[in-house]
Amino acid sequence: MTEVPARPAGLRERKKAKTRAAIREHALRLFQQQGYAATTVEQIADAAEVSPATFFRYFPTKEDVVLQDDFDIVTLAALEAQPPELSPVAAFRAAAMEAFNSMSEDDMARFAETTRLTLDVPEIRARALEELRRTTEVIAAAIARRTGRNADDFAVRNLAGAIIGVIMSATMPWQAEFGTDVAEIYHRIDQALTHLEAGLPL
Amino acid sequence: MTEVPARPAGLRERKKAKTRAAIREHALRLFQQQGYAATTVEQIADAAEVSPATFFRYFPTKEDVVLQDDFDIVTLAALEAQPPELSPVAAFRAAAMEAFNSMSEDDMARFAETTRLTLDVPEIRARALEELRRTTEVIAAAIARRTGRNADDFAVRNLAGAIIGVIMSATMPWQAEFGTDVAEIYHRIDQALTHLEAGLPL
DNA sequence: TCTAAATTGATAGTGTCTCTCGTATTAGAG
DNA sequence: CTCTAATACGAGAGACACTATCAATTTAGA
Repeated sequence: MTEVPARPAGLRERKKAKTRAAIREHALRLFQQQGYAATTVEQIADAAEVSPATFFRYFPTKEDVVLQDDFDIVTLAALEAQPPELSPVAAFRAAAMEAFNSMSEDDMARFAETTRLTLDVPEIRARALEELRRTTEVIAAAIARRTGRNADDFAVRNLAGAIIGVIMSATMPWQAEFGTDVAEIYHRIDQALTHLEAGLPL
Repeated sequence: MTEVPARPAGLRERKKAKTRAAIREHALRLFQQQGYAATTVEQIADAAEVSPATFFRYFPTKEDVVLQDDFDIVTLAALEAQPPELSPVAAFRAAAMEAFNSMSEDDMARFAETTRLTLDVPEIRARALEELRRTTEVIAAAIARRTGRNADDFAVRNLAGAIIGVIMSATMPWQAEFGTDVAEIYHRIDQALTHLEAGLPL
């Protein structure tokens, strides 16, 4: 799912993609070996054989190396394809399942690692809110499209907020549960959406 | 509501509280005058007449000067006092109203300023997720207490997540709405909770 | 092949935040 | 009131993320 569109046209584009992949790969490896904070940008740049300045040309911050979430893009694409008779939450739940099932082994591994870092490292966990906000907007837009409403509609936005909220509560580490298993994370998200669909009964 | 318990015992404690207040006051003033990023810790320290090192003794990061939210503490206290026959969401809504009404002029002003900064400055907005997570846990605990359930209960946590989610969607800046008015923010939160209470109908 | 644009590295910063150590201030006991 | 043990403070050095500039190299397209 992270793959580039087969033939990225020019040689220049392919080189850029390769550089980007190399930086991310070495960064994730170093994070895993030494920890996030203990790894400097200079080390990553050295390992990827670029200059530190180049690192920042590809990733605006050190955190952004981790915060590449193609998953929501795939989910949103699947959401568009869901039958219109499904309720928004049900459609979203089905789309999330499809997205999970479409992941390759490599995707799973990378997803597991980035998820672990997102939950573990405070700096990255903080940045995740930005992603959540962005994702909320996209979900709201998708719901609006499905229901023929305006994306600015208060009810639509509120529903999108609730969806993100329950996913967040299901994903964030509560106690010391180190559930980094991708399948388990998906299961928790599924449960949360099912519960929301039922009206959040206690 | 930010006031210290009348008599903070020793002279040393009072001095510390005064230093802390001075730092925060000058910091917020400078942020308002020059903007957040344009204000350095050194300037704040100079204005508060302490050394930069001392600044970091009181606030672990520059962002933490803004992220002092006594509001949720007051809300939670009010939540405990709500009659048990109210549903969790209704009780929370009533508690939020009480908390807003109990704020003094100074509290309102400071709350407005910190809210503005929280919404405007990316760095602070990012850090807010940590606060949200913490708040979610506290809300879950309160709901659990009200309903005689366990705080680890999945349904309880999920409901707390939904509450935080709709508040987030109602509070976060969507378009270019600069609604920093405290009363308006409260109104949006109230609307969101009402909508959640009704089952999020479209 | 030639030219313009894009990518890169090198360098020199700025600012947040940490650590250490010597000094000064306070709390509590005698 | 005095002495002593904590505790807060300032000063300085330094690590590291990140920015800006400029020259050199590489590529795209004619």
